Amino acid sequence: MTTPETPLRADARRNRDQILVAAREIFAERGADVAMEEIARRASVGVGTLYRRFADRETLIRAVFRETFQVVADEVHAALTEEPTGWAALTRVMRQSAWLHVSVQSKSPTVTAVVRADPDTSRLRDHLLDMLGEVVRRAQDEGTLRRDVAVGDLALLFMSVVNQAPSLTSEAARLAPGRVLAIMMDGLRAPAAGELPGRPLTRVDLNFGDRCPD
Amino acid sequence: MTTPETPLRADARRNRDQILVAAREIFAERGADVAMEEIARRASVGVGTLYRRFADRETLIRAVFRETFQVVADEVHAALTEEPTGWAALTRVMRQSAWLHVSVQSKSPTVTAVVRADPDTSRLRDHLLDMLGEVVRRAQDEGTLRRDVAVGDLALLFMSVVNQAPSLTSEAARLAPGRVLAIMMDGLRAPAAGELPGRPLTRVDLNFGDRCPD
Amino acid sequence: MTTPETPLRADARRNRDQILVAAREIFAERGADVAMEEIARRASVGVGTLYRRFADRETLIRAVFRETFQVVADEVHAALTEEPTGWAALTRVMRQSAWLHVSVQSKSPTVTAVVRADPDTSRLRDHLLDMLGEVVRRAQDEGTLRRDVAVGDLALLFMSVVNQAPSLTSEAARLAPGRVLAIMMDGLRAPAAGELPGRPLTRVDLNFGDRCPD
Amino acid sequence: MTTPETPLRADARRNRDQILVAAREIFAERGADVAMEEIARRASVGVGTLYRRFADRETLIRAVFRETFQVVADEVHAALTEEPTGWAALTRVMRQSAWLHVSVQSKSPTVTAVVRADPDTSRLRDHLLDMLGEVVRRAQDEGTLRRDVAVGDLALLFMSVVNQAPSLTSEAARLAPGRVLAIMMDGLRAPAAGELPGRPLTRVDLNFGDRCPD
DNA sequence: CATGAATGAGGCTTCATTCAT
DNA sequence: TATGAATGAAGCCTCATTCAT
Repeated sequence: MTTPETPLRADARRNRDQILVAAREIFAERGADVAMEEIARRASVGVGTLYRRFADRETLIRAVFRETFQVVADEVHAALTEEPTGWAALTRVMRQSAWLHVSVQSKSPTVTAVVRADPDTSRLRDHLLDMLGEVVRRAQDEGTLRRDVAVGDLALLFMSVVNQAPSLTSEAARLAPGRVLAIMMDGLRAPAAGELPGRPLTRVDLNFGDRCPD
Repeated sequence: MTTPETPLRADARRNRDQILVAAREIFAERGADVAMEEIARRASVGVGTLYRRFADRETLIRAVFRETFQVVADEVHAALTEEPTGWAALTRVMRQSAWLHVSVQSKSPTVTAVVRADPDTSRLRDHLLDMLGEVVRRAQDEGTLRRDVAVGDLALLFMSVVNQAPSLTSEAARLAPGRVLAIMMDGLRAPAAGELPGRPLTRVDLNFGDRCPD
Repeated sequence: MTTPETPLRADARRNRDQILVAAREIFAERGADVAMEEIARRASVGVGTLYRRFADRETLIRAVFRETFQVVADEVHAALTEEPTGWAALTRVMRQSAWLHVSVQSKSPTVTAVVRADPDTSRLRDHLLDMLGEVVRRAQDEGTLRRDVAVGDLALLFMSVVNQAPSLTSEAARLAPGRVLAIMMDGLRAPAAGELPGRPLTRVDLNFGDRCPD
Repeated sequence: MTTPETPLRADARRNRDQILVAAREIFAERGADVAMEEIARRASVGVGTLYRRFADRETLIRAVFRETFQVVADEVHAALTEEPTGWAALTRVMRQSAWLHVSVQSKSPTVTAVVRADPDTSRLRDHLLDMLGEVVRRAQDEGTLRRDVAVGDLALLFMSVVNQAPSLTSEAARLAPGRVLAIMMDGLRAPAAGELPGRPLTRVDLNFGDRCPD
């Protein structure tokens, strides 16, 4: 069910890709509750074709999110192996958050439920958190990241950057993520100015459910 | 239009309030596209009652947002007059962001459009930005806030704190905003560790439309 | 149920009358499907009062129609006894049709059903047809009314005059019924120019149901 | 707007036609306020199909009325060119009124407003009145139609014939229009028995609004 | 009694999904 | 296989009727 039975014909393949692109764009712009017909229109196919490729809305959402998580996971992996310092890796990872726009943007119960229920996405998410944990450890070991944060805190910040204000000018929309991110990174740098309230947040606090047994 | 012609009967008043509370809660939890009937159910009234008080979904959204903005504006005003330093005022203001949860949470085009089109809310929002600008000025004058940010940046951060992750455990949900906020405040403190990319973002960048002519 | 148990108090009586007047006006203008609240508003009472006087919409419709039929019946009776010739009586009767405006205007199934099912109105209607038949007989006996028509034909014409065009100017609205009526009367005069197609229509053709057994 | 962009698929075309037929029938029987679902049921389609073809009730009403007016206009045109005398043409025109049943039957404000606002229908109506005026002129010139009537009077009579009594037996329903019409025609014949009250009614009196500028 | 608030069933319209062409 | 038409369930809103003040 996860791996296609037969490789798609060339034109079918193209349709499938167009649909995924269209869906990601629209989900990002207007949330996951758009009419299926609009997605089809943007992908320049009929609804029928959309449904031939993706059994229903859930399946489509799942497909979009898997792709997205995969891209981010790849980038985080690259950051982990290529960057010389933990801090550099962390910065690079956080920058990836923009990619997750789509995933977090749509906080509708639909999306949350669908993504949570999908073992493929869950596995990827767990893997992402593992890698992020590794980055955090390295950065704290090398003394560049304040010690009173944990992987859960970073994940939260990561998700915060994602949420664009609804109505920025296009120039501001381009600048905003970088600035918000830079301010956050300054706030994360060791030595810290003050002590954070509460306690470091771990992956358990994110409450994504148990690790995927798969 | 803001002041009702006749004071509502006691029971009607109570219903109206319950509806607003229910609507705010549900909007915050699940966005502004919930079924009207659910709002009514949560407020323990029939749909008919809901519609007697609020002509349609738009009117209800407007009412919720006006109330919210008013509460925040009052608090910001208090911070401005009561806090001894600009930094203290800024901290207190940012803490208020939790209240705005509802307003930014719902990024649906519906909400954006409705709120933008409402002169009452627009006026309040402009006033809020005026006051926030005053806080920024004071904090920069006293040397506690880094100089490479402007009111637009602060507004963006303010809105970022608002977006809760979808699935935190209840303890984490309680701790998270305080921690994210503290990290951001550390990142905002002068002297800054590094230079921010781009340029300070102003109220113009927020693109809320022209100041309300009123 | 037909005769009120106790004579109404003066103010209650006034309310009841205002409601009937308002209902007749609105039924005439816009049909019998108007919102009950509008009728109440036009009568300057609350809906509650309306419902205290008339158990539901049906009851109100019945009351309006009874009154109307009574007025018409009285006038027809007067015509029958006061006018010197059958032709004069017929002309005077036809002129009354304007009063029935309300009854025929609303051809909604609601109205038809309600009026048909009401024995009081049925009795009045039967009585009306009896009297109209008498007028027809007299006019044909005196040789002023063409002989190839019967009471059913006259009833049909009577009802035709009633239907105002939807959008006349106010002057035209004033003139129209008189003119249409006059043309019809000219067409009814004996000796007739030609023979009418079909056969004279009787009260049976009107299909109002059997005579009310009451 | 009048001509569809693409010719409809065969089955779609059939559905569209069934819907128009069903709508016309039901409008004629019970007015234009029937539940859309009933129209769909009578046309043997789902509501969804109805709405795919006609965006809303207004659009459907417009479509029905355009068709009707077109049929009548064609017939009037035929009468004008084919009939040897003005009187014959007038008789034939008046007989067409049965077709307009639907248009005048529904005197609901909805219908009046919709039809008035539609430029297509307005244009047809103007054209109809032009042709009717021509018939009147010819008949008066040849001395068969009384001279104290004008096009407005004829339009009023035309509309009067249309309104069927609510409950005739089926035989009577078949005979009634012909008889009413014949009586009216006898009343219209020159030389007239008496003088009509008021003054001839013109198209201005019908108050349909200014001529369509198109 | 009069009032106007509350209720919920019912009609309108949209859209996810299925199916004929 | 691609298309777009058809279906009907579900959400919005109105209004007849009931009930608390």
